Amino acid sequence: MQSVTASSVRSRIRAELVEEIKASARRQLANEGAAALSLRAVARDMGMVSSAVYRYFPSRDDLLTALIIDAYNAMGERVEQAESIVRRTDYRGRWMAVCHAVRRWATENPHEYGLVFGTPVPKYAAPADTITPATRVTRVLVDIMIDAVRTAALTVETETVPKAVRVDLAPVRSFFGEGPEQLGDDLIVRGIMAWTHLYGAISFELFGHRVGSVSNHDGFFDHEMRRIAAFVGL
Amino acid sequence: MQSVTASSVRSRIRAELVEEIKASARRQLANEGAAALSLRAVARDMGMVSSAVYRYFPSRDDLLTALIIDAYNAMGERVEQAESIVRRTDYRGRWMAVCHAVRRWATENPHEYGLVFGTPVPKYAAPADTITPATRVTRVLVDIMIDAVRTAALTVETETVPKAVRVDLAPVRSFFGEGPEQLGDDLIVRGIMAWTHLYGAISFELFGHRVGSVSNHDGFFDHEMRRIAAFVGL
DNA sequence: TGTACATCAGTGAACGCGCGTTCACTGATGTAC
DNA sequence: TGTACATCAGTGAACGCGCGTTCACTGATGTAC
Repeated sequence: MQSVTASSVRSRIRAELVEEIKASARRQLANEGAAALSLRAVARDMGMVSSAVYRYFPSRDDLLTALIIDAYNAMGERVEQAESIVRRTDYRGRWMAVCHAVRRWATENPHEYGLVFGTPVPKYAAPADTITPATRVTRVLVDIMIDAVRTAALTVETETVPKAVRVDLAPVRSFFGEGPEQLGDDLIVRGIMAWTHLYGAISFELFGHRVGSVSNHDGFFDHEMRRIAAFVGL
Repeated sequence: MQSVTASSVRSRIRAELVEEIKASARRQLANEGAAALSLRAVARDMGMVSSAVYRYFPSRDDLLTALIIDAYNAMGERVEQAESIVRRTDYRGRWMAVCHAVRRWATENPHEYGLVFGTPVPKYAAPADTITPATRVTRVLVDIMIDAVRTAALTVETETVPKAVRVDLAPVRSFFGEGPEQLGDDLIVRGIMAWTHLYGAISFELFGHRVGSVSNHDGFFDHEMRRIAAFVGL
C-alpha cells in the first residue's frame, strides 16, 4: 500500500513536469515560432540542464507532436463545450457556437493555431496519433448537419455534384460512421466547403491577410459564418 | 561610350547574380522551409564565401523580403496572363481562370506559397513595398466583378449587410479606386468571402488538411470554385 | 520494520554542427583627365 | 590613347552565439524480502 502510493506520487510529479515542459514550450512557441522551438530553451526556462528534458521527451519532434495533439484537443474541448450548451434543436445556433469557439481559441492561442493550421513544419511528419484529436471539431460540425437533416430542418436546394467529385465522398462518409449516409452528395460538398471557409477565414485574419480589408474582425466573422450556415442550409 | 557599356556590363552581371542568389534561396526554401533559410547555405550553394552575399543583400531579412515580393509578382503575372486570354464577356470563365491559375502556381511552388500565405515568419515584419504586389490577384478578381456589374451580368439576390460590417467596407472601396462604388455592400462581402475561400481551399490542400476528405483535388477545387463563382453572382 | 538492491531524475561535460554578421584585405574592373 | 585613382566583388578569418543529442555519473526515491 505504502509503496503503491509512493510510486504514484512519483508518477504524479512526473506527469506534472511533463505538463510544465509543454507549458514552457508553448510559451516559447509564442515568442519564437515553431521552427525555432528548442529543447535547450525549454530546459533553461525550467531551470534544468538540457539533457534532463530527455527524461520526458525522447526528442524535439516528440515534444512538437505532444504540442500538436494538445492543440487539437484544447480546440476540440472548447468547441464541444461551447456547442453543448446550445439548445439541441437550434441547429444554426449550435453551428455558430462552434465557429465562434474555434475562432476564439485561435485568437487566444495564435501560435498553437499556426502550428496546426499554418505552413507545415519542415522535416516534421505528423504521426498517426494526431488524427483522432484533429477531427474533433469536424465531428461536431458533421453531427449538427446530420441532426438537422434527421429532423428535416435543413433547408437548401440541392445541386447535382459531378461524378468526378462524387466518387471522392465515399471515404468521408465511411470515416464519420453511419451518420453521413443521410447527407446527400451536395450537402457533403457544402459541408467540406463550410469547413474550409471556417479555417480559411481564421487563417486570413490571424496571418494578416485581412489587414486593409476588414477591421472589425469580430463583426465580419460573425456575418460571414452566418452566411456559411445558410449555405449549408441551417 | 565604352565606359557606359562596360559599366552596364558590370551592372548586368550584378543583376544576374542577384537572380541567381534568389533562385538558390528558393531552392533552399523548398528543402528546409522559410525559418531555416540561411545566407550561409545560399553562399555555399553558389560557391562563394558567406560574406560575399552581403554585397547583394544587406541581411537575411532583405533576402526574405525579395523572395516574398517575387512570389507575389510571379503569382500575379500568372494570374493576369491566364485571365487575359479569356473572352472579356465570359465573366465566369475569367473568374475560373484566375482561381485555377492561383492554384496551379501554388501547387508548383508550394514553399513560396507557404512563405506568403502560411504562418508568418517569426520576427519578420513585411515592409510596405510588399503591399502592391500582394494585391495583384485581388485586383483582377475585383475587376471581373466590376465588369460583370457594369454589364448587368451579375445575377444574385443581394442580402442586407449589418451596419457593423458595412462600416468596414469603405476602406476596401477606396483602395480599389472608383470601380467598387458600383458594387453594393452585399457584393463586396461576397467578394471578400470568395477571396477568402480561394486561398482557404488551396492552403487546406497544400498544408495537408484535406487528406482523408478529398483525393481528387483538381476536381473538387474546380467544383467548389464554380460554386463560389455562383455565390458572387457569376 | 530494516536492509540490499533496482530504478529513476537530474547533472555536467562534451561531440560536432550551423548560424548572421563584421572587418581588413586583395585584385580586378571602371572613370576622369 | 594612356595613366592615376576610385569603385567594386569576393576572400578568409574571426566574433559570439545557439542547437540536438550522448554519456558516464551521483544521489535520491521506490521495491522485495
